[in-house]
Amino acid sequence: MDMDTRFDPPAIESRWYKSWEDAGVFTAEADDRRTPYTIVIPPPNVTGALHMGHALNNVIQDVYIRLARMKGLNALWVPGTDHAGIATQNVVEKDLAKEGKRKEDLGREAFVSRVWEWKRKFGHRIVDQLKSLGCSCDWSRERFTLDDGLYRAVMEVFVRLFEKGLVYRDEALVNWCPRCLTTLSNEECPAEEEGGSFFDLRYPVVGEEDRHVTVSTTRPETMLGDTAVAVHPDDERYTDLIGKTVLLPLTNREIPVVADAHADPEKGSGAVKITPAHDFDDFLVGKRHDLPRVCVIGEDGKMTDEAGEYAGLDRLDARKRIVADLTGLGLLGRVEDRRIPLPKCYRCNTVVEPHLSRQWFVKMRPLLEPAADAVKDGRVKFVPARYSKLYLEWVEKYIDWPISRQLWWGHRIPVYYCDGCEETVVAREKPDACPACGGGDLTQDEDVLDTWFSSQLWPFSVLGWPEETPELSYFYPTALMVTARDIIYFWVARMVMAGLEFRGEVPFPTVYIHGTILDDLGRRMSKSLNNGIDPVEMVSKFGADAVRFSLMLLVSEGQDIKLSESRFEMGRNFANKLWNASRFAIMNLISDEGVPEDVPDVDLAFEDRWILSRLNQTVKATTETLDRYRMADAANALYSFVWREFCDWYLEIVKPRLYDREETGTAVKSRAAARHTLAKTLKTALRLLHPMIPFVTEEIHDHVRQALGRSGHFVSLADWPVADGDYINETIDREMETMIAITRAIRNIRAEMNVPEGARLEVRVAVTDEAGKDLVTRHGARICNMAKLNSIDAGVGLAKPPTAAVAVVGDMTIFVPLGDVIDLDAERARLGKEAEKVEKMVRTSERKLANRDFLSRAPEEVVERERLRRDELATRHEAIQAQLKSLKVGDFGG
RNA sequence: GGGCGAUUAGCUCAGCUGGCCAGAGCGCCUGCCUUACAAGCAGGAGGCCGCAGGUUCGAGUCCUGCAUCGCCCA
Repeated sequence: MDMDTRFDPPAIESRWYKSWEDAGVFTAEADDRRTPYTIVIPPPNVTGALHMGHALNNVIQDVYIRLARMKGLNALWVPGTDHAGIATQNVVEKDLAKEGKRKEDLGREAFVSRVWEWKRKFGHRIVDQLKSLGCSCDWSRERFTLDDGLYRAVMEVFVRLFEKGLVYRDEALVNWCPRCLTTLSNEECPAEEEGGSFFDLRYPVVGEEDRHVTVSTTRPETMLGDTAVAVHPDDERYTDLIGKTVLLPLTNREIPVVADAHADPEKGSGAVKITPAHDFDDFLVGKRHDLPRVCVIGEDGKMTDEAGEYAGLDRLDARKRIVADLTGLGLLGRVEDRRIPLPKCYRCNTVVEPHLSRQWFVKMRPLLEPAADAVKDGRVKFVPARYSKLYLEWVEKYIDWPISRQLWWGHRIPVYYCDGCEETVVAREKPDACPACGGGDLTQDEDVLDTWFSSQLWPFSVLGWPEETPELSYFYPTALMVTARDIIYFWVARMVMAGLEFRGEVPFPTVYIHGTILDDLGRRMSKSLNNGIDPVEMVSKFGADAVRFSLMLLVSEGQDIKLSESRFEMGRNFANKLWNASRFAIMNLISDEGVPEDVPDVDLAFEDRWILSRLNQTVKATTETLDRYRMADAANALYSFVWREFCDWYLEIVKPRLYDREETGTAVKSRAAARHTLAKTLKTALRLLHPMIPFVTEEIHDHVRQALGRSGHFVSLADWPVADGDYINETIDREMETMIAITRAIRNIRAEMNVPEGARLEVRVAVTDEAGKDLVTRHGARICNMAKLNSIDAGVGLAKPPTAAVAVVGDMTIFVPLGDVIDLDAERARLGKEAEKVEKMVRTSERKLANRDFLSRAPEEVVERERLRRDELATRHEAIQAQLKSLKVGDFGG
């Protein structure tokens, strides 16, 4: 036995991870005789570094995959990473910038191979970090969204959707990041509120001296691109203006006043400027009225030639100039400070511009309708359930998805334009010649696809689709998707959609949404605040098990988690406690007498039966709570079983039996039963804990195995325990509770009355019947051991010995003789406080029972329970009162 | 503006279909280096369950309103 008094995680973690991998514990093969259980990892970005959100996300997955493995299911966890178009391209562009180069200097092909090179060198960091957490992924099946197989899947999907008419190209407004120079979907540019201004601009009405129309905007620079002013058709203030024109200031353009319901008479002046090329609503108004689209802000965020004298200015500089110039002309009205929601690029935080361009779109309605149904009819369930509402809220908007991205890193759109005849060819592979004119000059579309276009296929593309591989038919659909709520739109909805469209089956029946990890002040962890807690650092400081178990103690039903470093002490302390309890157990299991696999029930001592009863209840509770995705409940049940029951009571009670050296038949049997129970409880607890804390349980399991001189498997491959109802015994549980209560009462007196540590007391208990006497007698030795007594005697109506402190437990009155050391005032205060507390409870209970309505309307069992409670409390109260009285009369000295 | 969530011990949080004395971890106080563990052991203090109504025999739990904080959507 070589176990340190402190559990030292680094010493064992990498060793066990390697053993598991070498033994193929994590790999799974299609096998029709077994039931599959599949999880696909939400692929982290290749450029990413593990943060706490990842840690939580992946630990949850690992708990479920390890649980499934132990339950005997064919468990497969497919790992992998996402090529993360913009993010990865940005990283490599930054590298290039250090060499003073731009990607254009290299050209597309060289740049892309440079990104691949970067990926080969650094793209595995996050994967290695997952290993340090103990994640049991099947690394032989690791995938990357840009690898060959997945590339084929993406091409296949694009072509199929195109052929179905669900992919189309159109000139439209898209969100445009002027820094990344690419299109973004709505989801990729969430709005952040910022301080800004709301400007009133006055446009002179043509042909009417001194008449102006006032319009309002937060982006005055867009006025240069206005092509109309709209008023509501029913707005009488402006009826006469409809059809007339206003002069657009700072330009020489006259623009019409049009009637459109988009103008809200309630808001501002009721008239709105219309800028079809720079505003989503205005784009639609422009379409209705066939207005020209004047583009005044370019791709780079600078004003275009259309902006006249403002051309070349950055959009924000132009704004300042325009405001100043309008002021000079007396055409600027009120300026109001206001909070303005600004959409920002989720990759670089630059303010995104609506930008007019030709883009590829996916027509979403036909695809999303089945995806909505799947959630409505319960084929896909969210945990917590409320998230299905959030999902449907987005899905049922049916907004078409702009999928082209103006990047070089990604799946290049499989569309080819014939230079000869302008034919557009959509094909899985580049055609040799134009099918229309036979010409050989085909140019592929420059753009790549949104990264999410490939991630939506992840649950089946990683299994080999579009090939009908054995893996695909066996492991799909997956069993569980674990993710964060901000990814519900981006990804979950699209996976459901793609799964239904291309596999005819939902990709998973359950989506577990966990909360967000926040700092101790409740703020999101971010680089700019520098308030992040690095999971890798925590693992090296506290151990992977500590990090995992702490997280499991903290995850409650989708609530956000406020985290600070000190939280990991919970897990560390628990792992250490388990370690030391096991150390103790193992020391005592090593014996020439051996540890019997089984012992006759009659040989089991009371405490053996009790811990086995509690053990089996814990098996049940752990299994049930995990099955309901209540990890914190499971972690708590295990924590209190191991620490509060097994360590605090069982181990302490069983010590004398283990230490006993007697050779009589009973002593030998008793030791055997103790060792048996100890080993069985420990081994079962290790299994229950293994999915949450794999390393320390594997290490201890190994020591146990050696101590027992048995060969065997990993605990990772052990069977998940099944509760044996025969061991669950509520009578024993209750009796143990009484025994504990008596012990605690005595300990309490010892502490409160300052009884010296070494003093061995002789306790007497007045009981009301033979059953009580019997109970105290049977547990006498245990109580003496646990409360450090010389003896404990019980008798019906036993009189109080002189100079004794008193405690009342149920209907028993416990006398702890203290001799001269007794402090009468302290004893009076102690009992008085107790009496007061009990009296209050008696009164509450009596008030209830005095209520006729309660008696007639509450269920009989509730009333009965209340009566019992009242009687118990009353007895206790009387007993305490009696003792208190005797103290006051002063007959204490006896 | 709409939706969702939160508000329980000094802190962080459990408390599920209303009914045993409202719990845990940390922190705090007292005493212990007791041969598994001081990352520990034993004992203890600490709660108008955000506020106001309502339903009910009975509300931390259900309903309504309000307040504060957070997230999402527009």
